[in-house]
Amino acid sequence: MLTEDSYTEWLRRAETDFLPHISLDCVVFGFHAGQLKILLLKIRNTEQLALPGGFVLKEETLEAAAIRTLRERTGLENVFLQQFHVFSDPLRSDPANRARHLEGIGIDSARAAWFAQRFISVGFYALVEFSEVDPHPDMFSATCSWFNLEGRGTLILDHDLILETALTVLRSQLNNQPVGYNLLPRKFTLPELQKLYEAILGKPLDRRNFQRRMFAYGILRCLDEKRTGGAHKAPLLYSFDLRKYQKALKTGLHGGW
Amino acid sequence: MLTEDSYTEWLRRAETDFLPHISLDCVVFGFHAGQLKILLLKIRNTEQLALPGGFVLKEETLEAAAIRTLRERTGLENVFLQQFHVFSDPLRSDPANRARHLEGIGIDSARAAWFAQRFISVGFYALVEFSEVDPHPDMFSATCSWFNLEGRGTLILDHDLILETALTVLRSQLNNQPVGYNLLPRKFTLPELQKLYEAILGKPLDRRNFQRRMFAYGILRCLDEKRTGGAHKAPLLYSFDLRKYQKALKTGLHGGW
DNA sequence: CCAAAAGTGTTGTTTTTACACCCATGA
DNA sequence: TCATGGGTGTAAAAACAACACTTTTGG
Repeated sequence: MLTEDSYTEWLRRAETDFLPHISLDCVVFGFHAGQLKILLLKIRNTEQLALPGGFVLKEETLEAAAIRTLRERTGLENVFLQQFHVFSDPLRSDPANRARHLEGIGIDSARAAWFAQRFISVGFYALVEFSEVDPHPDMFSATCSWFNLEGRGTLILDHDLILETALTVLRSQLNNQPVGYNLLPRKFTLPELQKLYEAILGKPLDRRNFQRRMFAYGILRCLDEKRTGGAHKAPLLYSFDLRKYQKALKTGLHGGW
Repeated sequence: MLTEDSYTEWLRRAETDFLPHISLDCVVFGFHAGQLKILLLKIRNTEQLALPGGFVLKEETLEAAAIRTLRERTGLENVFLQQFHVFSDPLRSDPANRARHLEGIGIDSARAAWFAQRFISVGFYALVEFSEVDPHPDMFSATCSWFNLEGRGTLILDHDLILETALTVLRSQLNNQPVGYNLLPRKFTLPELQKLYEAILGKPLDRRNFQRRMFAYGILRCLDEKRTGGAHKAPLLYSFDLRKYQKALKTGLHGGW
């Protein structure tokens, strides 16, 4: 629960525990109901949206810091994540905005030394399985929840830029990272996998060509099961053959989308 | 010229001018005589090799810091560079090694506070035209010079890792960055361009297929000139049509190598 | 039985690969 | 004139793009 004391305690510890000037922001991608989703925080006492972020302990790698941050935000222990860019514009949070944000969440300038710093932020993207996430807001947020990528509204600071950059990178790495494996549940249907690709690429794909290609990669294992319950023909369930997926990614899945 | 005073002065200013804990390292690629080259520093009073690196001023972007650093090391004003990874292992310079390095260059521990910090280093790769570089060592180095990528010897700290990572990234971005444009002089022959590609990829390419593909991209302008002086048939000179090159890169040059 | 989505093959086109001979130049 | 590297075309194979009908399911 949020109290004056917990702020003060956190701020006191921040200065002793964290490296100054360095932060990280996480673009957490999920996939649900045919839509790409991202996990966003709503800042207390404002309607402003922000990416989940954090700071780096004095003897911790950036990756460990990101994993720690995402464990707090999602409850997940093993998150797939990749750093993708460092955002270092000294004006990425300009002093005027910064003051507004701090006041909005009830931090007066006397206690705000930690947040008054310039931060160079390392952007990470994470791929998580939507249904396994248990969103928890951080100390400065009222809520932590999923938003559709489209129509999500505007984010604070340069977080829109960070998000756009993450999406561009995700697209470009579709053939080099186990994107499907990390965003889908263990069992999934081919149409679901295709919708995931379409959501990431932002364009429709041909069903038959898509399936042929996926089969050609040899990374799918067809299960002896169908997804019933839809009002239509029951699609077959598949899972990834992780061994072969990893192996195929070493050279990169061939072909453009 | 290096003096005790200049060390002391530099170290004093470092603490006031630079952000703590953040550094950058540059992998500067050049191309000459059919070989990929990298620019390395030889540390004073040792035979150890290091990547050119630097620190970030308090109101400067990382990119500006890298450009500033490379201006000092190469004399170039406009360097093509890209950040590619952040190296944040707390043990990337372990305290034992660190002490040795500092002693090697004549810094006693009392003055070494700046270098005794943990640094998180942002890796940049730069593509420069070999013949335009005028290498200048930094304060801690005896020499700054070109080395062949192969047989270069071992670098300090995690600089071998940084270099290998840069090379991997460079390979992966061959179709998305104006690599040829930045590594070759304005006029070049097709066999030179091909050797560049072969050097980056580390494998031979078919001459005819290479040329067909380059022409198909439509990024080359054939000049009305030949390179004479070789003991053989004089090859035609080309230059890049930068407009079309940039345009072609927007979607990425298609096809794998 | 109907609506909606799933499954499946073929064909034409483009891209990629493999490969060999003649030409120009300086020594 | 010879050795060396530069320039050029074709054919076979592979990858890709476009496209339509039948099947299954729940309502």
